[in-house]
Amino acid sequence: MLSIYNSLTRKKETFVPIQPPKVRMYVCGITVYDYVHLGHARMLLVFDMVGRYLRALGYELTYVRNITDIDDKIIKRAAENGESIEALTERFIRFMREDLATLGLLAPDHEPRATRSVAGMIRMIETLIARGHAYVAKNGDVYYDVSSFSDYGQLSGKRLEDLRAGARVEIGEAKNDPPDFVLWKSAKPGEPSWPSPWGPGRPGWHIECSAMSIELLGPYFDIHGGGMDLQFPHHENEIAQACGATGERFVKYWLHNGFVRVNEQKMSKSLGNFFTVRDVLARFKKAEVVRYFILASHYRSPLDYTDQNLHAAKSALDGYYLALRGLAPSAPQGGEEFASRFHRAMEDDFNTPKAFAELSALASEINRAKAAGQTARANGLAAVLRQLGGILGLLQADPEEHLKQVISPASIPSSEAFGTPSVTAGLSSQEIERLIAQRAEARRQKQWAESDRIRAELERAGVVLEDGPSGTAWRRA
RNA sequence: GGCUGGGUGGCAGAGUGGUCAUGCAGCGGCCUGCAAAGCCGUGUACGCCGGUUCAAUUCCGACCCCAGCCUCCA
Repeated sequence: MLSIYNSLTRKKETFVPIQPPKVRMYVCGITVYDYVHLGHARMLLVFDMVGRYLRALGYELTYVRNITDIDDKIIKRAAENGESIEALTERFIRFMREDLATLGLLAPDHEPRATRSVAGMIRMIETLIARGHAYVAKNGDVYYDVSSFSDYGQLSGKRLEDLRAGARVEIGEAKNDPPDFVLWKSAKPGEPSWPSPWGPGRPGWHIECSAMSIELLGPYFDIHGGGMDLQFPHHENEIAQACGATGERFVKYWLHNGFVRVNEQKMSKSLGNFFTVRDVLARFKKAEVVRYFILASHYRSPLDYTDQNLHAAKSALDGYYLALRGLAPSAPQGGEEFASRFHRAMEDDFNTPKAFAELSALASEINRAKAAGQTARANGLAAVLRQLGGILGLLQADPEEHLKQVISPASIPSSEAFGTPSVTAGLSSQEIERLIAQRAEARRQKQWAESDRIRAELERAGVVLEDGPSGTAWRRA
Protein backbone atom coordinates (compact mmCIF):
# COMPACT_ATOMS: atom_id res chain seq x y z
CA MET A 1 0.00 0.00 0.00
CA LEU A 2 1.49 3.29 -1.13
CA SER A 3 1.83 6.06 1.41
CA ILE A 4 2.53 9.63 0.30
CA TYR A 5 3.42 12.75 2.27
CA ASN A 6 0.83 15.34 1.33
CA SER A 7 2.02 18.93 1.66
CA LEU A 8 -1.59 20.03 2.01
CA THR A 9 -2.25 18.09 5.21
CA ARG A 10 1.42 17.83 6.25
CA LYS A 11 0.93 14.14 6.90
CA LYS A 12 1.69 10.85 5.26
CA GLU A 13 -1.52 9.52 3.75
CA THR A 14 -2.48 6.25 2.15
CA PHE A 15 -2.61 6.87 -1.57
CA VAL A 16 -6.12 6.35 -2.91
CA PRO A 17 -6.55 7.54 -6.51
CA ILE A 18 -9.70 9.42 -7.39
CA GLN A 19 -10.60 6.99 -10.18
CA PRO A 20 -8.39 3.91 -9.86
CA PRO A 21 -6.61 2.52 -11.75
CA LYS A 22 -6.21 5.91 -13.37
CA VAL A 23 -3.82 8.41 -11.79
CA ARG A 24 -3.45 11.94 -13.08
CA MET A 25 -0.34 13.91 -12.22
CA TYR A 26 0.66 17.47 -13.07
CA VAL A 27 4.13 18.87 -12.44
CA CYS A 28 5.25 22.46 -12.90
CA GLY A 29 8.01 22.37 -15.46
CA ILE A 30 10.60 25.00 -16.09
CA THR A 31 10.83 28.41 -17.66
CA VAL A 32 12.89 28.06 -20.80
CA TYR A 33 15.49 30.80 -21.15
CA ASP A 34 18.64 29.00 -20.03
CA TYR A 35 20.18 25.54 -19.64
CA VAL A 36 18.65 23.05 -17.24
CA HIS A 37 20.55 23.19 -13.96
CA LEU A 38 20.91 20.56 -11.31
CA GLY A 39 18.09 21.99 -9.24
CA HIS A 40 15.70 21.61 -12.15
CA ALA A 41 17.15 18.18 -12.84
CA ARG A 42 16.39 17.03 -9.33
CA MET A 43 12.77 18.08 -9.56
CA LEU A 44 12.35 16.50 -12.99
CA LEU A 45 14.11 13.33 -11.92
CA VAL A 46 12.12 13.02 -8.71
CA PHE A 47 8.80 13.16 -10.52
CA ASP A 48 10.09 10.86 -13.23
CA MET A 49 10.79 8.39 -10.41
CA VAL A 50 7.34 8.96 -8.91
CA GLY A 51 5.73 8.37 -12.30
CA ARG A 52 7.76 5.25 -12.95
CA TYR A 53 6.88 3.84 -9.56
CA LEU A 54 3.17 4.55 -9.96
CA ARG A 55 3.28 2.68 -13.26
CA ALA A 56 5.25 -0.15 -11.66
CA LEU A 57 2.39 -0.44 -9.16
CA GLY A 58 0.02 -0.93 -12.08
CA TYR A 59 -1.62 2.48 -12.16
CA GLU A 60 -2.56 4.01 -15.48
CA LEU A 61 -0.70 7.26 -15.19
CA THR A 62 -1.33 10.39 -17.19
CA TYR A 63 1.62 12.68 -16.61
CA VAL A 64 1.48 16.34 -17.62
CA ARG A 65 4.45 18.67 -17.30
CA ASN A 66 4.17 22.17 -18.66
CA ILE A 67 6.66 24.48 -20.29
CA THR A 68 6.58 28.15 -19.37
CA ASP A 69 7.61 29.85 -22.60
CA ILE A 70 6.49 33.40 -21.87
CA ASP A 71 7.46 35.53 -18.88
CA ASP A 72 9.46 38.59 -17.88
CA LYS A 73 12.80 36.81 -17.85
CA ILE A 74 12.30 35.31 -21.25
CA ILE A 75 11.37 38.69 -22.70
CA LYS A 76 14.41 40.26 -21.07
CA ARG A 77 16.82 37.54 -22.17
CA ALA A 78 15.57 37.58 -25.74
CA ALA A 79 16.04 41.35 -25.86
CA GLU A 80 19.58 41.02 -24.46
CA ASN A 81 20.43 38.41 -27.06
CA GLY A 82 18.80 40.38 -29.81
CA GLU A 83 16.73 37.40 -30.86
CA SER A 84 13.05 36.62 -30.94
CA ILE A 85 11.30 35.06 -27.99
CA GLU A 86 10.31 32.16 -30.17
CA ALA A 87 13.91 31.48 -31.24
CA LEU A 88 15.14 31.65 -27.63
CA THR A 89 12.50 29.35 -26.20
CA GLU A 90 12.70 26.86 -29.07
CA ARG A 91 16.42 26.54 -28.55
CA PHE A 92 16.22 25.96 -24.81
CA ILE A 93 13.32 23.56 -25.15
CA ARG A 94 15.51 21.55 -27.49
CA PHE A 95 18.44 21.66 -25.02
CA MET A 96 16.12 20.68 -22.19
CA ARG A 97 14.85 17.65 -24.08
CA GLU A 98 18.39 16.59 -24.94
CA ASP A 99 19.50 16.87 -21.32
CA LEU A 100 16.48 15.03 -19.97
CA ALA A 101 16.90 12.24 -22.49
CA THR A 102 20.54 11.95 -21.43
CA LEU A 103 19.44 11.64 -17.81
CA GLY A 104 17.04 8.89 -18.78
CA LEU A 105 13.76 10.70 -18.15
CA LEU A 106 10.64 9.36 -19.76
CA ALA A 107 8.70 11.93 -21.75
CA PRO A 108 5.52 13.14 -20.08
CA ASP A 109 2.24 12.25 -21.75
CA HIS A 110 1.50 15.91 -22.36
CA GLU A 111 3.88 18.85 -22.38
CA PRO A 112 1.67 21.90 -22.83
CA ARG A 113 3.25 25.25 -23.61
CA ALA A 114 1.86 28.37 -22.04
CA THR A 115 1.82 30.32 -25.30
CA ARG A 116 -0.33 27.65 -26.93
CA SER A 117 -2.88 27.62 -24.12
CA VAL A 118 -3.77 31.29 -23.74
CA ALA A 119 -7.40 30.88 -24.84
CA GLY A 120 -8.12 28.59 -21.90
CA MET A 121 -6.46 31.02 -19.51
CA ILE A 122 -8.59 33.88 -20.77
CA ARG A 123 -11.74 31.78 -20.29
CA MET A 124 -10.68 30.95 -16.75
CA ILE A 125 -10.04 34.60 -15.93
CA GLU A 126 -13.46 35.52 -17.33
CA THR A 127 -15.04 32.92 -15.10
CA LEU A 128 -13.14 34.21 -12.07
CA ILE A 129 -14.35 37.74 -12.75
CA ALA A 130 -17.92 36.52 -13.23
CA ARG A 131 -17.78 34.62 -9.95
CA GLY A 132 -16.46 37.59 -8.02
CA HIS A 133 -12.94 36.28 -7.47
CA ALA A 134 -11.15 38.74 -9.73
CA TYR A 135 -11.28 42.37 -10.78
CA VAL A 136 -9.95 44.58 -13.55
CA ALA A 137 -7.66 47.29 -12.24
CA LYS A 138 -7.35 50.80 -13.60
CA ASN A 139 -4.19 50.01 -15.53
CA GLY A 140 -5.87 47.13 -17.40
CA ASP A 141 -4.29 44.36 -15.31
CA VAL A 142 -6.60 41.74 -13.89
CA TYR A 143 -6.05 40.65 -10.29
CA TYR A 144 -7.27 37.83 -8.13
CA ASP A 145 -9.04 39.04 -5.00
CA VAL A 146 -7.62 36.75 -2.31
CA SER A 147 -10.14 37.90 0.27
CA SER A 148 -12.84 36.23 -1.86
CA PHE A 149 -11.32 32.79 -1.25
CA SER A 150 -11.66 31.68 2.34
CA ASP A 151 -9.16 28.81 2.10
CA TYR A 152 -6.37 31.05 0.89
CA GLY A 153 -3.15 30.13 2.72
CA GLN A 154 -4.12 26.54 3.47
CA LEU A 155 -1.27 24.94 1.53
CA SER A 156 1.48 27.23 2.78
CA GLY A 157 0.19 27.72 6.31
CA LYS A 158 0.08 31.45 5.83
CA ARG A 159 -2.56 33.84 7.08
CA LEU A 160 -3.84 36.77 5.11
CA GLU A 161 -3.07 39.25 7.90
CA ASP A 162 0.57 38.11 7.99
CA LEU A 163 0.85 38.43 4.25
CA ARG A 164 -0.57 41.94 4.37
CA ALA A 165 1.81 42.89 7.19
CA GLY A 166 4.87 41.59 5.35
CA ALA A 167 3.94 42.76 1.87
CA ARG A 168 6.21 45.04 -0.06
CA VAL A 169 4.31 47.53 -2.04
CA GLU A 170 5.74 48.21 -5.46
CA ILE A 171 5.36 51.53 -7.15
CA GLY A 172 2.73 51.62 -9.83
CA GLU A 173 0.81 48.60 -8.64
CA ALA A 174 -2.90 48.76 -9.06
CA LYS A 175 -3.96 46.07 -6.60
CA ASN A 176 -6.73 46.62 -4.11
CA ASP A 177 -4.97 44.51 -1.51
CA PRO A 178 -1.24 43.66 -1.30
CA PRO A 179 -1.65 39.85 -1.36
CA ASP A 180 -3.78 39.98 -4.52
CA PHE A 181 -1.90 38.56 -7.49
CA VAL A 182 -1.98 39.24 -11.20
CA LEU A 183 -3.95 37.06 -13.61
CA TRP A 184 -3.52 39.16 -16.74
CA LYS A 185 -0.85 41.75 -17.45
CA SER A 186 -1.71 44.46 -19.91
CA ALA A 187 0.89 44.75 -22.63
CA LYS A 188 3.71 47.25 -22.38
CA PRO A 189 5.18 48.64 -25.59
CA GLY A 190 7.32 46.14 -27.45
CA GLU A 191 6.11 43.15 -25.48
CA PRO A 192 4.39 40.16 -27.00
CA SER A 193 0.66 40.18 -26.38
CA TRP A 194 -2.58 38.36 -26.99
CA PRO A 195 -5.95 40.04 -27.48
CA SER A 196 -8.34 39.71 -24.57
CA PRO A 197 -11.57 41.23 -23.21
CA TRP A 198 -9.31 43.51 -21.13
CA GLY A 199 -7.16 44.60 -24.02
CA PRO A 200 -3.89 43.20 -25.34
CA GLY A 201 -1.72 41.57 -22.75
CA ARG A 202 -0.35 38.27 -21.48
CA PRO A 203 -1.24 35.82 -18.75
CA GLY A 204 0.31 35.85 -15.28
CA TRP A 205 2.44 32.86 -14.39
CA HIS A 206 0.06 31.32 -11.87
CA ILE A 207 -2.96 31.11 -14.16
CA GLU A 208 -0.97 29.09 -16.70
CA CYS A 209 -0.73 26.03 -14.53
CA SER A 210 -4.32 26.15 -13.29
CA ALA A 211 -5.66 26.43 -16.82
CA MET A 212 -3.39 23.85 -18.44
CA SER A 213 -3.75 21.25 -15.69
CA ILE A 214 -7.55 21.46 -15.65
CA GLU A 215 -7.73 21.45 -19.43
CA LEU A 216 -5.74 18.21 -19.65
CA LEU A 217 -6.64 16.44 -16.41
CA GLY A 218 -10.03 17.78 -15.36
CA PRO A 219 -10.97 19.98 -12.39
CA TYR A 220 -10.00 17.48 -9.68
CA PHE A 221 -6.94 15.30 -10.13
CA ASP A 222 -4.64 13.13 -8.04
CA ILE A 223 -1.15 14.57 -7.79
CA HIS A 224 0.41 17.95 -8.29
CA GLY A 225 4.15 18.28 -7.92
CA GLY A 226 6.88 20.85 -8.06
CA GLY A 227 9.81 22.31 -6.17
CA MET A 228 9.34 23.42 -2.59
CA ASP A 229 9.81 27.04 -3.59
CA LEU A 230 6.62 26.86 -5.61
CA GLN A 231 4.47 26.02 -2.61
CA PHE A 232 3.97 29.70 -1.98
CA PRO A 233 2.80 31.65 -3.78
CA HIS A 234 2.55 29.64 -7.00
CA HIS A 235 0.68 26.57 -5.80
CA GLU A 236 -1.34 28.48 -3.26
CA ASN A 237 -2.50 30.72 -6.08
CA GLU A 238 -3.22 27.78 -8.36
CA ILE A 239 -5.59 26.41 -5.74
CA ALA A 240 -7.33 29.76 -5.38
CA GLN A 241 -7.74 30.08 -9.14
CA ALA A 242 -8.86 26.54 -9.78
CA CYS A 243 -11.29 26.29 -6.89
CA GLY A 244 -12.54 29.79 -7.56
CA ALA A 245 -13.24 29.00 -11.20
CA THR A 246 -14.68 25.49 -10.86
CA GLY A 247 -16.22 25.62 -7.39
CA GLU A 248 -14.70 22.17 -6.87
CA ARG A 249 -11.73 20.71 -5.12
CA PHE A 250 -8.54 20.89 -7.16
CA VAL A 251 -5.75 18.46 -6.19
CA LYS A 252 -5.80 15.51 -3.81
CA TYR A 253 -2.07 15.10 -3.10
CA TRP A 254 0.49 17.91 -3.23
CA LEU A 255 4.13 16.79 -3.50
CA HIS A 256 7.15 19.05 -3.17
CA ASN A 257 10.77 18.11 -3.61
CA GLY A 258 13.64 19.62 -1.61
CA PHE A 259 16.38 21.79 -3.04
CA VAL A 260 19.80 21.14 -4.32
CA ARG A 261 22.19 23.24 -2.29
CA VAL A 262 25.68 24.52 -2.85
CA ASN A 263 27.65 25.52 0.24
CA GLU A 264 24.53 25.34 2.39
CA GLN A 265 22.59 27.60 0.05
CA LYS A 266 19.84 26.89 -2.39
CA MET A 267 21.14 26.48 -5.93
CA SER A 268 19.36 29.05 -8.01
CA LYS A 269 19.62 31.25 -11.00
CA SER A 270 19.28 34.43 -8.97
CA LEU A 271 22.16 33.48 -6.65
CA GLY A 272 24.24 32.49 -9.64
CA ASN A 273 25.54 29.40 -7.83
CA PHE A 274 24.04 26.91 -10.23
CA PHE A 275 25.61 24.09 -12.18
CA THR A 276 23.95 23.05 -15.38
CA VAL A 277 23.35 19.43 -16.23
CA ARG A 278 25.92 19.86 -18.97
CA ASP A 279 28.52 21.15 -16.53
CA VAL A 280 28.01 18.18 -14.29
CA LEU A 281 28.05 15.65 -17.11
CA ALA A 282 31.25 17.13 -18.47
CA ARG A 283 32.80 16.67 -15.08
CA PHE A 284 31.46 13.31 -14.04
CA LYS A 285 31.06 11.72 -17.45
CA LYS A 286 28.14 9.45 -16.73
CA ALA A 287 24.53 10.58 -16.70
CA GLU A 288 23.54 7.60 -14.60
CA VAL A 289 25.79 8.86 -11.80
CA VAL A 290 23.74 12.05 -11.66
CA ARG A 291 20.54 10.05 -11.53
CA TYR A 292 21.89 7.84 -8.76
CA PHE A 293 23.24 10.82 -6.83
CA ILE A 294 19.87 12.54 -6.85
CA LEU A 295 17.79 9.49 -6.00
CA ALA A 296 20.19 8.42 -3.25
CA SER A 297 18.66 10.97 -0.91
CA HIS A 298 15.00 11.27 -0.06
CA TYR A 299 13.12 13.56 -2.42
CA ARG A 300 12.01 15.94 0.33
CA SER A 301 15.46 16.40 1.92
CA PRO A 302 17.93 19.05 0.91
CA LEU A 303 20.72 17.71 -1.25
CA ASP A 304 24.23 19.17 -1.15
CA TYR A 305 26.06 19.28 -4.41
CA THR A 306 29.78 18.60 -3.87
CA ASP A 307 32.46 16.83 -5.84
CA GLN A 308 32.92 14.41 -3.00
CA ASN A 309 29.25 13.44 -3.00
CA LEU A 310 29.23 12.92 -6.75
CA HIS A 311 32.34 10.76 -6.57
CA ALA A 312 30.77 8.69 -3.83
CA ALA A 313 27.72 8.22 -6.06
CA LYS A 314 29.93 7.11 -8.91
CA SER A 315 31.74 4.55 -6.74
CA ALA A 316 28.48 3.20 -5.41
CA LEU A 317 26.94 2.89 -8.86
CA ASP A 318 30.05 1.20 -10.24
CA GLY A 319 29.70 -1.29 -7.41
CA TYR A 320 26.32 -2.43 -8.76
CA TYR A 321 27.70 -2.84 -12.23
CA LEU A 322 30.71 -4.76 -10.88
CA ALA A 323 28.27 -7.17 -9.28
CA LEU A 324 26.43 -7.55 -12.60
CA ARG A 325 29.59 -7.87 -14.66
CA GLY A 326 30.33 -11.25 -16.12
CA LEU A 327 26.80 -12.51 -15.62
CA ALA A 328 24.11 -13.31 -18.15
CA PRO A 329 20.93 -12.26 -16.36
CA SER A 330 18.30 -14.90 -16.95
CA ALA A 331 14.68 -14.70 -15.94
CA PRO A 332 14.41 -13.03 -12.53
CA GLN A 333 14.67 -15.71 -9.91
CA GLY A 334 15.20 -15.71 -6.16
CA GLY A 335 15.78 -12.67 -4.01
CA GLU A 336 12.12 -12.32 -3.11
CA GLU A 337 12.99 -10.93 0.30
CA PHE A 338 15.09 -8.16 -1.26
CA ALA A 339 12.37 -7.29 -3.76
CA SER A 340 9.75 -7.19 -1.06
CA ARG A 341 11.85 -4.91 1.17
CA PHE A 342 12.65 -2.73 -1.83
CA HIS A 343 8.95 -2.25 -2.49
CA ARG A 344 8.15 -1.66 1.14
CA ALA A 345 10.70 1.17 1.11
CA MET A 346 9.34 2.66 -2.11
CA GLU A 347 5.78 2.46 -0.87
CA ASP A 348 6.77 4.49 2.17
CA ASP A 349 6.68 7.89 0.49
CA PHE A 350 9.17 6.90 -2.21
CA ASN A 351 12.01 6.15 0.20
CA THR A 352 14.66 5.65 -2.46
CA PRO A 353 17.66 5.73 -0.04
CA LYS A 354 16.18 2.82 1.84
CA ALA A 355 15.38 1.08 -1.42
CA PHE A 356 19.04 1.41 -2.41
CA ALA A 357 20.07 -0.20 0.87
CA GLU A 358 18.10 -3.26 -0.26
CA LEU A 359 19.69 -3.19 -3.68
CA SER A 360 23.10 -3.12 -2.01
CA ALA A 361 22.20 -6.16 0.03
CA LEU A 362 21.08 -7.88 -3.16
CA ALA A 363 24.32 -6.96 -4.93
CA SER A 364 26.28 -8.49 -2.04
CA GLU A 365 24.21 -11.63 -2.36
CA ILE A 366 25.04 -11.77 -6.06
CA ASN A 367 28.74 -11.39 -5.31
CA ARG A 368 28.55 -14.21 -2.78
CA ALA A 369 26.81 -16.44 -5.29
CA LYS A 370 29.43 -15.60 -7.90
CA ALA A 371 32.25 -16.34 -5.47
CA ALA A 372 30.63 -19.66 -4.59
CA GLY A 373 30.38 -20.60 -8.25
CA GLN A 374 26.57 -20.60 -8.18
CA THR A 375 26.29 -19.05 -11.62
CA ALA A 376 22.66 -19.90 -12.29
CA ARG A 377 21.60 -18.42 -8.97
CA ALA A 378 23.75 -15.34 -9.57
CA ASN A 379 22.14 -14.87 -12.98
CA GLY A 380 18.66 -15.10 -11.53
CA LEU A 381 19.48 -12.59 -8.79
CA ALA A 382 21.20 -10.30 -11.28
CA ALA A 383 17.99 -10.22 -13.28
CA VAL A 384 16.11 -9.22 -10.12
CA LEU A 385 18.64 -6.47 -9.45
CA ARG A 386 18.29 -5.10 -12.96
CA GLN A 387 14.52 -5.28 -12.75
CA LEU A 388 14.37 -3.38 -9.46
CA GLY A 389 16.98 -0.90 -10.65
CA GLY A 390 14.92 -0.42 -13.78
CA ILE A 391 12.00 0.80 -11.71
CA LEU A 392 14.24 3.70 -10.73
CA GLY A 393 15.61 4.09 -14.26
CA LEU A 394 19.00 2.63 -13.30
CA LEU A 395 21.22 -0.36 -14.02
CA GLN A 396 19.92 -0.92 -17.55
CA ALA A 397 23.27 -0.49 -19.31
CA ASP A 398 25.50 -3.36 -20.30
CA PRO A 399 27.95 -3.65 -17.37
CA GLU A 400 31.04 -3.81 -19.59
CA GLU A 401 29.91 -0.77 -21.51
CA HIS A 402 29.09 1.14 -18.36
CA LEU A 403 32.43 0.38 -16.75
CA LYS A 404 34.41 1.19 -19.89
CA GLN A 405 32.35 4.13 -21.08
CA VAL A 406 33.91 7.49 -21.54
CA ILE A 407 32.04 10.53 -22.78
CA SER A 408 34.26 12.69 -24.87
CA PRO A 409 34.15 16.33 -23.82
CA ALA A 410 33.41 17.36 -27.38
CA SER A 411 30.02 15.66 -27.25
CA ILE A 412 28.88 17.88 -24.40
CA PRO A 413 28.24 21.49 -25.27
CA SER A 414 29.56 23.32 -22.23
CA SER A 415 28.01 26.35 -20.66
CA GLU A 416 30.49 28.74 -19.15
CA ALA A 417 29.82 28.32 -15.45
CA PHE A 418 32.20 25.43 -14.92
CA GLY A 419 35.05 26.41 -17.17
CA THR A 420 36.91 23.81 -19.16
CA PRO A 421 35.75 20.26 -18.58
CA SER A 422 38.37 18.15 -16.85
CA VAL A 423 37.75 15.12 -19.03
CA THR A 424 40.65 13.81 -21.05
CA ALA A 425 40.02 11.53 -23.96
CA GLY A 426 42.45 8.97 -22.54
CA LEU A 427 43.47 5.74 -24.16
CA SER A 428 41.26 3.96 -26.64
CA SER A 429 39.93 0.51 -25.89
CA GLN A 430 42.29 -0.94 -28.48
CA GLU A 431 45.33 0.69 -26.88
CA ILE A 432 44.25 -0.50 -23.47
CA GLU A 433 43.77 -4.04 -24.66
CA ARG A 434 47.11 -4.03 -26.44
CA LEU A 435 48.84 -3.03 -23.20
CA ILE A 436 46.91 -5.66 -21.28
CA ALA A 437 48.10 -8.31 -23.76
CA GLN A 438 51.69 -7.13 -23.29
CA ARG A 439 51.25 -7.35 -19.56
CA ALA A 440 49.76 -10.83 -19.81
CA GLU A 441 52.88 -11.96 -21.67
CA ALA A 442 55.11 -10.43 -19.01
CA ARG A 443 53.11 -12.17 -16.33
CA ARG A 444 53.44 -15.51 -18.06
CA GLN A 445 57.17 -15.04 -17.87
CA LYS A 446 56.84 -13.88 -14.26
CA GLN A 447 58.36 -10.51 -15.17
CA TRP A 448 56.53 -8.79 -12.35
CA ALA A 449 58.36 -5.47 -12.66
CA GLU A 450 57.34 -5.10 -16.30
CA SER A 451 53.80 -6.26 -15.51
CA ASP A 452 53.47 -3.68 -12.72
CA ARG A 453 54.94 -0.95 -14.90
CA ILE A 454 52.24 -1.50 -17.50
CA ARG A 455 49.57 -1.57 -14.84
CA ALA A 456 50.86 1.70 -13.39
CA GLU A 457 50.86 3.25 -16.86
CA LEU A 458 47.25 2.27 -17.35
CA GLU A 459 46.34 3.53 -13.91
CA ARG A 460 47.73 6.93 -14.79
CA ALA A 461 45.40 6.88 -17.79
CA GLY A 462 42.47 6.21 -15.48
CA VAL A 463 42.22 2.51 -16.20
CA VAL A 464 41.89 -0.03 -13.39
CA LEU A 465 42.83 -3.67 -13.98
CA GLU A 466 41.38 -6.71 -12.31
CA ASP A 467 43.10 -10.05 -12.80
CA GLY A 468 40.73 -12.97 -12.63
CA PRO A 469 40.80 -16.70 -13.38
CA SER A 470 39.62 -16.08 -16.93
CA GLY A 471 41.91 -13.18 -17.75
CA THR A 472 42.21 -9.51 -16.97
CA ALA A 473 39.17 -7.23 -16.87
CA TRP A 474 39.47 -3.46 -17.03
CA ARG A 475 37.34 -0.42 -16.33
CA ARG A 476 37.72 3.29 -16.26
CA ALA A 477 38.02 4.77 -12.79
C1' G B 1 9.23 39.14 12.61
C1' G B 2 5.43 35.22 10.55
C1' C B 3 5.10 30.43 8.28
C1' U B 4 7.45 25.53 6.63
C1' G B 5 11.10 21.72 7.15
C1' G B 6 15.58 20.13 9.44
C1' G B 7 20.00 19.05 13.03
C1' U B 8 22.38 11.05 13.06
C1' G B 9 29.38 8.21 13.21
C1' G B 10 35.28 11.11 8.71
C1' C B 11 31.50 12.17 4.55
C1' A B 12 26.63 10.97 2.48
C1' G B 13 22.10 9.11 4.19
C1' A B 14 17.74 5.79 6.26
C1' G B 15 15.41 4.42 10.65
C1' U B 16 13.80 3.02 15.56
C1' G B 17 11.28 3.46 22.73
C1' G B 18 15.39 -1.70 24.61
C1' U B 19 19.77 -6.99 18.79
C1' C B 20 21.99 -4.83 11.97
C1' A B 21 20.46 0.47 8.16
C1' U B 22 23.08 1.18 3.76
C1' G B 23 26.82 3.56 0.63
C1' C B 24 31.65 6.15 0.17
C1' A B 25 36.27 6.56 2.70
C1' G B 26 39.45 3.99 6.73
C1' C B 27 41.41 -0.27 9.39
C1' G B 28 42.27 -5.92 9.98
C1' G B 29 41.70 -10.80 7.65
C1' C B 30 40.86 -14.16 3.34
C1' C B 31 41.96 -14.21 -1.87
C1' U B 32 46.19 -12.39 -5.26
C1' G B 33 53.06 -12.92 -7.70
C1' C B 34 51.76 -7.97 -5.86
C1' A B 35 47.37 -5.37 -6.67
C1' A B 36 42.25 -4.52 -8.00
C1' A B 37 37.43 -6.45 -7.36
C1' G B 38 34.86 -9.51 -4.00
C1' C B 39 33.86 -11.85 0.70
C1' C B 40 34.35 -11.78 6.24
C1' G B 41 35.23 -8.63 10.36
C1' U B 42 35.68 -3.65 12.39
C1' G B 43 34.03 2.16 14.61
C1' U B 44 31.24 3.49 22.49
C1' A B 45 26.65 8.39 15.87
C1' C B 46 22.17 10.39 16.93
C1' G B 47 22.49 19.62 18.43
C1' C B 48 21.92 21.41 23.92
C1' C B 49 19.11 21.22 28.61
C1' G B 50 15.19 19.37 31.31
C1' G B 51 10.82 15.88 31.68
C1' U B 52 7.98 11.09 30.97
C1' U B 53 9.73 5.82 31.24
C1' C B 54 12.51 0.03 34.07
C1' A B 55 14.75 1.99 29.35
C1' A B 56 15.08 7.82 24.68
C1' U B 57 18.82 9.21 19.28
C1' U B 58 13.53 7.77 19.00
C1' C B 59 7.88 10.63 23.05
C1' C B 60 6.97 15.77 25.56
C1' G B 61 8.75 20.93 26.70
C1' A B 62 12.26 24.91 26.48
C1' C B 63 16.73 26.52 24.12
C1' C B 64 20.62 26.88 20.30
C1' C B 65 21.81 26.33 15.23
C1' C B 66 20.78 25.54 9.78
C1' A B 67 17.94 25.78 5.30
C1' G B 68 13.53 27.39 2.63
C1' C B 69 9.23 30.61 1.80
C1' C B 70 6.98 35.49 2.88
C1' U B 71 9.82 39.21 -4.19
C1' C B 72 11.13 35.89 -9.79
C1' C B 73 12.82 30.92 -8.71
C1' A B 74 12.38 23.60 -9.44
